[in-house]
Order: sequence, then C-alpha cells, then structure tokens
Amino acid sequence: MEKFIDLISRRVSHAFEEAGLDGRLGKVTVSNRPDLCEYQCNGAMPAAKAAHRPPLELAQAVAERLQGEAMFSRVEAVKPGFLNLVVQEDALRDYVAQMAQAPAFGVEGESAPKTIVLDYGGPNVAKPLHVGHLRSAIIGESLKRIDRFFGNRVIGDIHMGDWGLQMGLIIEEVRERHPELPYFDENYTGEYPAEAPFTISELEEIYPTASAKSKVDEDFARRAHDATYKLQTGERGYRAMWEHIMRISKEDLRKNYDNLDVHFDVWLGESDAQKDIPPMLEAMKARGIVTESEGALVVDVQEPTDTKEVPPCILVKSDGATLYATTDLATLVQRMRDYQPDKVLYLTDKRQALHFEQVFRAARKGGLVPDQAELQHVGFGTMNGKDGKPFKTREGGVMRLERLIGEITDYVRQKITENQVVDEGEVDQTARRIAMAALKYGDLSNQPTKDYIFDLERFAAFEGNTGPYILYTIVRIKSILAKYGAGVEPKALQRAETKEAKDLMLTLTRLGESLEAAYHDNAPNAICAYIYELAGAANKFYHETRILTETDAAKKAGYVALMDLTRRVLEQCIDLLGFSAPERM
RNA sequence: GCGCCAGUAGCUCAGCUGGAUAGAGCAACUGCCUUCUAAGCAGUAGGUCAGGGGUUCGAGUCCCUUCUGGCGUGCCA
Repeated sequence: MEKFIDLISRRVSHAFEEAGLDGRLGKVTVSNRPDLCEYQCNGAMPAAKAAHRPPLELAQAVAERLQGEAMFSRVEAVKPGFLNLVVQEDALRDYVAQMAQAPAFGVEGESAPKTIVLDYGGPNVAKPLHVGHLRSAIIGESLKRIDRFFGNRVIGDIHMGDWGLQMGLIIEEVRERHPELPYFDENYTGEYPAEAPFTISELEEIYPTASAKSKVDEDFARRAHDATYKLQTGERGYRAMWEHIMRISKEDLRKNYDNLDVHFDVWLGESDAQKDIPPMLEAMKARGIVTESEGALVVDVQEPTDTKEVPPCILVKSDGATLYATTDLATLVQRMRDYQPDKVLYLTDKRQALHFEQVFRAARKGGLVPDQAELQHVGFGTMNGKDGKPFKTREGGVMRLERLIGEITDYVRQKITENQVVDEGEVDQTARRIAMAALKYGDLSNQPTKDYIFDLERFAAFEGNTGPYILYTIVRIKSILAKYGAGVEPKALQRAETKEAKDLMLTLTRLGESLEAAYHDNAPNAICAYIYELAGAANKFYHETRILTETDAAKKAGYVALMDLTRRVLEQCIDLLGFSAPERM
C-alpha cells in the first residue's frame, strides 16, 4: 500500500506541477503546528527563489488547484508561504480500514529481498553474561526481526568468543589447580573423562581469577599465551579440555538467551573459523598484499584519501598466533561460502569501529567478498549507571545479566501483586513479560550509537515513556475487546467524529514510515518513538470515548474496530522490539 | 598529536532532507475515579539549544572556530 503521506504528497506535487513549479517541492510533512493543520508543505518558499515570485503567491496558486480535492477538507496558503492541509475524514477512514485488512497493515516489504548475516550477541564462553552483552542481544534481536519483517532472509549468528587468549587463561588456571589431570599429561593416550572437571559456576570464577593473575604475573601470562598456542595447534589434551568448557558454557548461554527471548539461528564461534584461516591467508598472500612488519604478517589498509592514520590489519602475530582480525576474516570466508549473503552486519560495541574498518578493507583488498556484498558495522554505546560511568553493582562489581533481570522482575512482581489484578498463577509469567518490556524498551528507545544511563526505577516505572506504559495501553484495549464479546469487523470502522479519534487514525497511518525508518537506519528507537505516540493517542481516545456503553451499534462497532487495529499495530511493533504483552497487568 | 562521537528544561532523552511558538517523560504544583484497568487523562511552571563567528528570506539542524566530556589510535577482544 502506498504510504498515506506519500499519497498526500503525490496530490500536492501534482498541484505544484499544474502551477508550473517543480513537483519535487510538493513533498508534505507532518505539521509541526498541530493547532493550525495536520500536514504541511514548505515547497513554495524554495520555489519562490527559482521563480522570482513571492512565496505566498505561489502557495496560493497551489492551494487553488487543491480545492475540491477529495483527500482534503481544508487547504490554505498562509503567511510566508506555508501550505496547510487538513485531511478529509472519509478519505482517512477508507485508508485506515484498508490498512486494517491488508497483510502487514499494508507496509510493503523489500522489493528485492536480501540475505543478511547478522552477527550479534558475541558472548565469551566461560564468562558470565553481563550487562555489556545486553545491548548486543537486545538490539540485535530487534534488528533481526525488523529485517525479517521486510521480507529478508536473516541468519542470526551468535559468534561466540571461544578461541582467543581467554581459553588459554582458563586452561592454564585449571592446570595450576589440578596439574594431575590427564589433559596436561603429554604422554597420556587414553580417553579423557566424559565429565568436565568443573561446573559452570566454577568456570565463571576461574576466568576472572586467571585474567587478573595474568596482569600481575608475567610468567603466568606467558604460560597462558603458550596454552592458547597449544590449543590452536591442536594439542589433544587441551582440545579435550576446550570441549568441556564449550559444552558447559553453551548450555548456560542458551538458558540465559532464552530467558531474554533472544534466539540465534546458528551457534558458531571463532573456533569454527579456524579451518578457513590457512586458505584465507594463502589467498591474501597470493594477492601480494601481505607484508611482514615487526615480525607480524599484516595487510596495509591505509588509503590515500584517509584523513586519519589507519594501522595495518594484523593477520598473524609475531609469535605465530592468530587473533581477532584473522578470525573475522576467516569467518567472512565461511559466511560467503555457506550463505552467499548480500550483507553482513556486525553489531558490537562502537569502540570496535576501527577494527571493523580494518577488517572490511583487508577483506576487500584480499577479494574475500564480492564487490556487491555489503559489510556494515553497527556500533552501540555503553550502558552506564546513574553516575554516568559504566554500569556496576552496588558493590562495584560487574553486574551479571541474570541478576539484573532478577532485580527488575522482583520489582515488577511486587507492584503487580499490590494491584491484585493478576491471578496468582499468572504473576510470574506476567512479571517476566513486564520486566522484559521495561528492560528492552529502556534500551531500544535510545539511539543505538549513544551511551545511555540505565536506571531501574525509571525503566520499570509504570508511567511515562516506558515499556510498561505501552503494555498497559495494550492491556486496556484487550480488556475492552474481551468485554465486547462479538467479533471485530475492520470494515465497521467509522469516520472520525472527534479530535481524539482522528488523531488516533492519523497516527495509525504513520506506521509504515516509522518501520521503514527503523529498517533503513538500523534504529529500533524509531519504533519506540512511534508506539509511544500511538499509545498516547490511544489513551486519549480511550479517555474521551465511552466505547462499551455506546448505544448506537454501528458507532460501537466502529470504535471497537479502531481499538482492535490499534492493539494489533502495537503488538506488531513490540514484537519487532522483542517483547510481548500479557492479558492483564 | 591525529581521528571519531557527544554537549538541548533540575534529571533522562526526542527533534526526519534547515522552515511558522524547540518537544516528551521524570521530578514539582493543580484538577479528574459510584461509569470500559487512575500503571490513565487534562493543566501550570521550567530553555542565552556549551561559547563565538559565518552561510540565507529563515539555523538546535549546514560551514569555520573555541571550550568541555567520552572513546579510539599495530601484535586484547
């Protein structure tokens, strides 16, 4: 379906042309003066420059040609040269009714659907998920759903950090604690135990201990590097130890991501790219772009047009080990081979921007990706505490994701228990849903690239621009629909007779633009802004209109149809954000 | 040093390709529940859009510059 605003713009553009002006200037925007009109066009002012005529005169000429146009109930040229438009109620009703019956509310999908690999999540195995992983998971999940909504094939890859120095650190630490284990006996040839020599909670304690130790104990750090190298070169016992770590970690990760309603299509990681590293390196070398520098193998990615210094992309360290960039390049090879994506999108902390710039350039230079394949890095900002510094627990430690979710859920549970609207059996499920809405909306309503301040009391507050407010709006509507009893008939929609009804309908027509903005800019915050506005319009309408006690059956059915469409749009939008509404709250 | 990002109400944030009186929410104050969930709605108050130049009919938005803060800048990820 053509977007409502495009429909209007097309009419106005046509009038511009009839008046002998550039039709492109007929672009219409939502009015920034709702007291004067609903839509406005500013095109007469730039047109005046070219035509050497007063802008008001041109605006009047265009307005005259729009008189009697069925789309508008009022068109007027005003002051400097604005064109003010008021939409005709029947035209609006027809459009909204059509929306209600169209698949996907008439929002058009991608004309040429793409295959997109979305690299998000990026947890490190053996390390508990903390708030730093939250953004990647939440934003990534939403982008995945948005891209799919527009008809694309999206492959969400968790891309675990399961191969770097961290693994060496863990292995070395385990060895210090249990040197007697067979994994460390080079002469051991038997089968290794099926059971891991540690549990997930022990594992989660081992890594930070080892990491801290490596910073003060040079010898330990050297041995950890050594262990990393041995693992990477296939030492049998180290490999077996690694398998244990992986199995236990993945199980735990899956549980945590399930809790967040974040679901990956493939669970690959850095280790899966290892077999593609040698051929990738050969391909790069064959291109003659690999040089030796300070003992390392690098690709020079500086370009003459750069205004900044771009350090070379290091493929192999001077000690012979590979690193982040190597793995990312090999992963790109694997992705191109397995999925032939039109686009690979990486979602990480924005501080990694330079790294991806280097990797992308090296990949292009090395011919690892076809020219038409797009490589994009979306960097997001840090989640800070109320003090503006990276989020910490009250004790000053790193806040684990499980604990964060637990705290929000408890806060919400207490609130709904006090309200006593929710049946006891539903309390847990409802509390979880509201907590998710609070957490995800709180994150997604910010621009991804910006740092933001996480404030539990504010996000889980049930008033204002929050997830719970959106859910509450949906729940109120659901309650009416349930009491209405009869089925909802979209065609029953009536022309708006109040300002509130018209505002609600006008807001509904803006769905397409909002979703497109979110899609094109990788900006779920556009959806948040939209549903906040829509929920506001819905609540105003709800407040001003007695729906169930309306005696005119046609009117009543019309109100219900409007409420139901609003509910469906809101639920569609929150699904794209990654959460859902309960029946009662 | 160089590069990137940010600086809008007491706090947290919007502000689309420059357009008519810079918008929300929270906090403060005031109204509205015998009527569909008051987790709501209506209203009051709160701003030199970091500072200074410029571009133009018009600048929070574009250009230059200064200040402040954050981040990045070859063998971590």
